[in-house]
Amino acid sequence: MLLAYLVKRNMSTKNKILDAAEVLFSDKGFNGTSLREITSQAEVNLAAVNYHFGSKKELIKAVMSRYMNELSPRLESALGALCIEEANPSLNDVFSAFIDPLLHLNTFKNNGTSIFLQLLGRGYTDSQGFLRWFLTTQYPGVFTNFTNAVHKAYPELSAEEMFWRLHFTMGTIVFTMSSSDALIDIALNDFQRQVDIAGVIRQVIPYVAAGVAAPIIR
Amino acid sequence: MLLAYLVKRNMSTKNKILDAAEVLFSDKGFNGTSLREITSQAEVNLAAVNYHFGSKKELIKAVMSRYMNELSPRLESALGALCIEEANPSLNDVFSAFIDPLLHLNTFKNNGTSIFLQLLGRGYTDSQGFLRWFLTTQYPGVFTNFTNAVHKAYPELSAEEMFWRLHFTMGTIVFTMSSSDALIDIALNDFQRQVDIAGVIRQVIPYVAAGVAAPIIR
DNA sequence: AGCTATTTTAAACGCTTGTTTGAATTTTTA
DNA sequence: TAAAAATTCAAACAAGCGTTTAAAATAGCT
Repeated sequence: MLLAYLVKRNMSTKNKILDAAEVLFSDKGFNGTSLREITSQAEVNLAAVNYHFGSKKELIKAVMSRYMNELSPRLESALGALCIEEANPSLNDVFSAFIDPLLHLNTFKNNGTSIFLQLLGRGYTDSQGFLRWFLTTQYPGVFTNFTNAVHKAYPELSAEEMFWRLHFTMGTIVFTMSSSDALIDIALNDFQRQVDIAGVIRQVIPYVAAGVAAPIIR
Repeated sequence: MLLAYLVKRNMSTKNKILDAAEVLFSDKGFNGTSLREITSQAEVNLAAVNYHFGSKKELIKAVMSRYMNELSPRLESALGALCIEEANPSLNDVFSAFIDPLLHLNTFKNNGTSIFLQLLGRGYTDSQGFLRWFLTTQYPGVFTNFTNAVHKAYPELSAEEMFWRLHFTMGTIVFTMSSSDALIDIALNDFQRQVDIAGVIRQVIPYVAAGVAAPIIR
């Protein structure tokens, strides 16, 4: 009873902070965004961040958790379903399993897909990898389901080679998304092509699928 | 005469700063490294950076230029030679043309290849893309030679698709290298495999070549 | 040697950062 | 409605930042 009220009461200010923070973080990085920018954008008092979240680091975790809690069950079940339904899933199938869960973030929040993927990119380069630790320890199910699916699609790939190629893939996605705004601009100016984040995802999937599927050279 | 002396005299302190800066920058990013860290690591006075380089931003440019001036002529000639010698270069050939110029940075400086690629990665995510602008405007020859070589290897690829795939490739490389230390650690612990930066490069080339060579879906 | 130009140095500048404080205010409980 | 709890607020904190200054030290030139 008390707890429910607590949560309800805090929601407004807390969410105003989270909403402002995620946009600024995705745009300028975690180190590059100050609490003063966040709180003035959110139209709340500066001290509210430390009151509600304890510290800037905890705020970062909270921003990521809000997305991961929405994404990870959908992603786990999509990858799990793929392994059950398809006897021989292709790598394109595996990577395509990411599309719906990722795009669902757009209904959960405006521009949610783009913001989340950009945050992911920031987290890998900013703040010396503490976010990578946070994600892999807090959401291990996503990673095991994913590697299982890839193994089923390409059994010849050794664990070591898979390790490398999945990290290359992570890099492709994360980097692409962290600079996706710039890329979308260029595509519009140089090729008169209007692309959104879903378009970028559709472009990148054949690329990473082919990369992971590359023949093994010994 | 005077100028020669000027250059000689300044070399020691200037290079001490550059040497310390590039390591710290590659490790903790440009925003994440303070001038005080750099100057105390270099064992020079704090004011020396502003005296010799003018500002932190100019120091970043100088750090990158030192590598680009070493790399870009070798890279341009390697890619140029490939287009002349080979009638039908493969994408593997094109990307392999990067290996020697990149590894040459190791003879030019200890760990030079790794440091440079990590700096490149930092430059793309830190500092809101000013380094991307700097590189593409200051060293345009590298980019045109590269796209020419890719076009020769895969003529069916439209300019727009090439644009996307080359940016994916840039992302793969840059991200991989900016987290290469962590990856090399994991490879050692999980697979008892000793990998160096050359090993990572050899791993990533089949991946990006296959990615760029992926069939076009319409 | 003496004069000039260059470099080094310690100290301070103004500014921004994340965080803390304690009082004022609002909301919840009884 | 009155007491209690939770939240907001303005103000200040100490620490770190890039940069500037002006004097001290060093080096180059005639």
